[in-house]
Amino acid sequence: MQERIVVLDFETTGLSAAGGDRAIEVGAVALENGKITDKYQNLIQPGFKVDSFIEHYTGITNHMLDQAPQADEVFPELYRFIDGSVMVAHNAGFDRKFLDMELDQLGYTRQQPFLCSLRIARRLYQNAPNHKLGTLVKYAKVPVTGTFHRALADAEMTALLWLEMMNLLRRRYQITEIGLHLLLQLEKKAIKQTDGWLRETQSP
DNA sequence: TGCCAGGCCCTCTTTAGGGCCTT
Repeated sequence: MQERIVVLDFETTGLSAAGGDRAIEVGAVALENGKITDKYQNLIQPGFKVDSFIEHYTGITNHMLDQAPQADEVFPELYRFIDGSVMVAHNAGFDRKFLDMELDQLGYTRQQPFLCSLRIARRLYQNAPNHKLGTLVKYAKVPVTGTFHRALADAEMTALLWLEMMNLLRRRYQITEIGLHLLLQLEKKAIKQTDGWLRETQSP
């Protein structure tokens, strides 16, 4: 893809943006011409204490969050970082909701499309044991760049997995032009029909 | 009172149910 892509990952206080959960850390990685060209990371003070499960799951403690900047400092920066980029996240529906909710509270609106590395991975790695990020990193032999369940490390590994999947489309299916339209079609394709469809789609 | 996420995807399906993924 020619476009700038930003791979995004949030750590949050829980699973439900609509139910009052908030982002506590953001990691974002910019991809241009198949390479990582920029990174953004910040902790975010949620305005309440996170429970012990989240402290253990992420390694982000209440003490760390007490000293973190608030959403109205972080999200305008993030908005500028993602401006004009196609978004990617692993299980994109999750991160998209938190991003849109936090931006909306500050009067910003996201315009750009959001692609899901989980949906693409389910179609390209049909024999993987499962499609969790950690499993796919191992399965696709992507380098581990940090601690899982920290936002920047997860965003970086998702970005490297994304590049590996784009390489797979080129290698396995000889698709040279991987544009937004193709990826949106791929996401919507039934999993079992994907392989045949991609073989028919390969560039002449 | 009792519940507590939600959307995708498969299948023993579509008048439904349950597993997967994200924190």
